[in-house]
Amino acid sequence: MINQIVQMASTTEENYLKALFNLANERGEVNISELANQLEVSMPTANSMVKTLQKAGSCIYEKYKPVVLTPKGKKEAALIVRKHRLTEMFLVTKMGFGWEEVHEIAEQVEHIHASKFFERMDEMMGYPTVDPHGSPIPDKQGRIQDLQFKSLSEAKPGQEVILAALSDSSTEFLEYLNSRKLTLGTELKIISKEAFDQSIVVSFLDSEKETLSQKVCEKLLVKIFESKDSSQ
Amino acid sequence: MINQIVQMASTTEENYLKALFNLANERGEVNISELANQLEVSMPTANSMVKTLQKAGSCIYEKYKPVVLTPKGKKEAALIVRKHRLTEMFLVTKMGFGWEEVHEIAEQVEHIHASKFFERMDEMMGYPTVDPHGSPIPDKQGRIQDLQFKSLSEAKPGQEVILAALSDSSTEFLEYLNSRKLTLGTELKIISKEAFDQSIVVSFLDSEKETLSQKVCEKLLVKIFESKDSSQ
DNA sequence: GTATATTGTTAGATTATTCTAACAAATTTA
DNA sequence: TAAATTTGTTAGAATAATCTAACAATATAC
Ligand SMILES: [Mn+2]
Ligand SMILES: [Mn+2]
Ligand SMILES: [Mn+2]
Ligand SMILES: [Mn+2]
Repeated sequence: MINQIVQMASTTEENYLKALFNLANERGEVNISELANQLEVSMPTANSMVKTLQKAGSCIYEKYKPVVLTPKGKKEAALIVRKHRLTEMFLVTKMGFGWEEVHEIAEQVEHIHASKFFERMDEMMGYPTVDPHGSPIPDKQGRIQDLQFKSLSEAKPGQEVILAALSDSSTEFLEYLNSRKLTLGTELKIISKEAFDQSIVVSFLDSEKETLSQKVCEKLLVKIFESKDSSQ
Repeated sequence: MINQIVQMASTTEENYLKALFNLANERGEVNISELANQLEVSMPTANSMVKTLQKAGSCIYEKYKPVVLTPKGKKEAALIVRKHRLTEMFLVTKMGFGWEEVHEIAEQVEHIHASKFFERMDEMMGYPTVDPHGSPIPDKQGRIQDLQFKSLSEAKPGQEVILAALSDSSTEFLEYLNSRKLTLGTELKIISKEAFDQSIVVSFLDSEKETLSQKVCEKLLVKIFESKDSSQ
């Protein structure tokens, strides 16, 4: 057969591919229950879709084994993530949305099939490399760079860091950060760390001073750019 | 039953609603074969979807009779058209697309459920009332104004007109207009009209002179803004 | 190491959207 | 008006995406 047309992935399939991609990056192996949980479908539904994706050559799956994306599936997923993150960045930088408002919209816009639309966004923004939450934007070939930030919970008193990304971009967490005026790029100086509960006192924006719980610190990814005292 | 949730129209249903709305505006009555033809589906498919839309309260349908949108269906359709036309205008005025490139993208973007996204577009553009092809943009209540332009084929020699809208926005026609540098807002002076084939010679942009076939003239909607000689 | 809990699978059903085939109604042509 | 054409309907089937119920395999806890 010469004229076999390769069917485009449906919106549903695209969401599964993206979920597999994101879960694999966050947790390593992806099993059916995690996938079902992430997409809020039943396990039989996830099971059945994984078989469909395997038939399409996007993943490998053996009964009772974790699901693994093929290079093809990984690229498909990365290109959807690219559209998602370009959209989020466009909404924030060109349309005035807050970083807590853009995920839901991008969840829909990422399924638009119009490469010129996203190329134009990219061009208008000057080819950004990260989204509004600090996550890297895959390139047109689906390659994604590993930014290797440290969690703020690993920082030591005396160190100065820059808030570079988040490991949680939920609306609730973003709204918490808004209420503290914590934005990406903020310089934080670690004043002290409480041994009992691992909470950290930081100063930032010249005068402000805040106590951040361990829960929060874990979700803040930072670049450690200067160390005045790393003895403790 | 107090807690009956009213299901949102699917993308498919939205496309049917829009087709019914557009066909009704262009041709008056809408029958199943026109609808099927417009959406490139079989007649049984269109027939079945019309029954579905009736169950949802969006249209009225009796066997062998034309399909009629209810006020509810008309509003639903108009709000999708609003999203479509706002998107087209945004793509042209804010993202640098040509008027011949935007329809296909808008056909997808119109199905995004995020009112703030479209409100923001609207605001950024200063609340435009027409799309890049001169078609009116329905307001937030789904009301649409009737602009009542005349076709250029009705204009008489000596008259001066402004190109205000198109009754055909196909890529092919738009590319034809591009090749002639005919854009909305262009002032045209009707030099003469050939009785044999109804073609019209116009002058515009100071020096240019063009012969436009009847076929083209019919698709050009104009505002007649001055009449130096309407005797013929 | 058995019992319990969790995870995964299969089977079978449902809803949405589409098709083709066959037939019926309505309209147009002759 | 009768024949031919077009338009519309019904029936029946297919595919995609989902579910619940029942059972099976794997992992965890005691
Ligand atoms: Mn996101
Ligand atoms: Mn999505
Ligand atoms: Mn359009
Ligand atoms: Mn559409």
